[in-house]
Amino acid sequence: MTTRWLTPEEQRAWRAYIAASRLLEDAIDRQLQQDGGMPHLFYSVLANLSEAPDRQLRMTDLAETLKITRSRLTYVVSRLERDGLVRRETCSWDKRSSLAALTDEGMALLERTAPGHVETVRSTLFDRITPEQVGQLEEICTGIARGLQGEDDGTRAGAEEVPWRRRSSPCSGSPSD
Amino acid sequence: MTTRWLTPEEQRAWRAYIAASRLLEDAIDRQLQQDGGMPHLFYSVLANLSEAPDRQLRMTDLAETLKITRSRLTYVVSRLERDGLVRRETCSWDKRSSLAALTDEGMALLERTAPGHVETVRSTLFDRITPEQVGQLEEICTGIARGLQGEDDGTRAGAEEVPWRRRSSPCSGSPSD
DNA sequence: TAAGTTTGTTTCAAACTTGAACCAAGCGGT
DNA sequence: ACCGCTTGGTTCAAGTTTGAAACAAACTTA
Repeated sequence: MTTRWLTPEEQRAWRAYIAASRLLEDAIDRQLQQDGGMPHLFYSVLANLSEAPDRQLRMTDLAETLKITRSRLTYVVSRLERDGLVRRETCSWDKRSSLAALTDEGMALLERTAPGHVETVRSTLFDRITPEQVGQLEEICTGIARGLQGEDDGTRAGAEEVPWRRRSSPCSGSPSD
Repeated sequence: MTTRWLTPEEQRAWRAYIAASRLLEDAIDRQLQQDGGMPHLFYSVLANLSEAPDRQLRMTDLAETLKITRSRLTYVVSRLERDGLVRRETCSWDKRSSLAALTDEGMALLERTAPGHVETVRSTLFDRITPEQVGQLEEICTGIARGLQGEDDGTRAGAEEVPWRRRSSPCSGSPSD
């Protein structure tokens, strides 16, 4: 088939998206690196752990929700562990798995860092778009994500998982990745 | 001020955005790496050069439009140069600058790679959203980008630049970053 | 015109990411 | 129990990114 090139509108949207995502990640990373001494992804790991039951998650599950490779997560967790923010624990019911658990120190850093991070997300993103656009953004993104995740397996079995009871976020206003 | 945490809607939008952008970049990168042997950013450099007057641009200008650091661009261009896809040229009217110029080989690779890339952008993004959402996405992203670029200087002088005449894209249906 | 400053780019080391290869523990037959 | 397959994680080397420092060519101004 003769390539269906992007229309001018699509082209503009695509380029605007690339630019925005690059600038946004840079801004978030810069702030987090400055005030928390860590890149965005590291913060996300802490944030996700803080909301998990017992503040711990299996490596694979964490990688899955963060949309990153297990290999990448291994690195990040090792790094966080080295700094005492996370602890690895063995999984009792599946000897293959290992759990990443948020330490008190990690939780403390997260709580100390969250306000500045959220403020940045606000000033760079939400202050710039209307409430209506917030909804549009969510719809667009969930649509894209739905189409992309697990496209390798097709049988999207719908998260069944372990029936863990969800706790309320320990960070009154959750740290938001 | 007591942190204004994200509302549930904002939270959902933010997380959906993070997920989507991560998945999208991964998909794009994977395809480009497979079929073109290079990551997305490298492709973008070639694409941008292909549309520039004489298929060449100053490093700084290129970095600016790509929203990346000069240092990062230096690396990318060195890499592309090593593979004969780009050539560095000295700038006649400003001895400090150096120009990155697309070689014929680079242009050929771009033309060979563009269809697959565009197809991927289409199937991962545009096939998943409505025409209306394309417009919404563009508006949202340009808004974010506008707020973010050059926030360091405040005096956004509005691109004055050299009055170069723009050529029409050499790739009939442009390669779209 | 000689400082002193700004602008354009590169360099370098440290940090991060990728993907393929590897190991170990579960699982499903036989 | 044994074999082969899948799943959960890590390792390792090669590739990429970051940020600070170094240079060099303009520009400014006394």
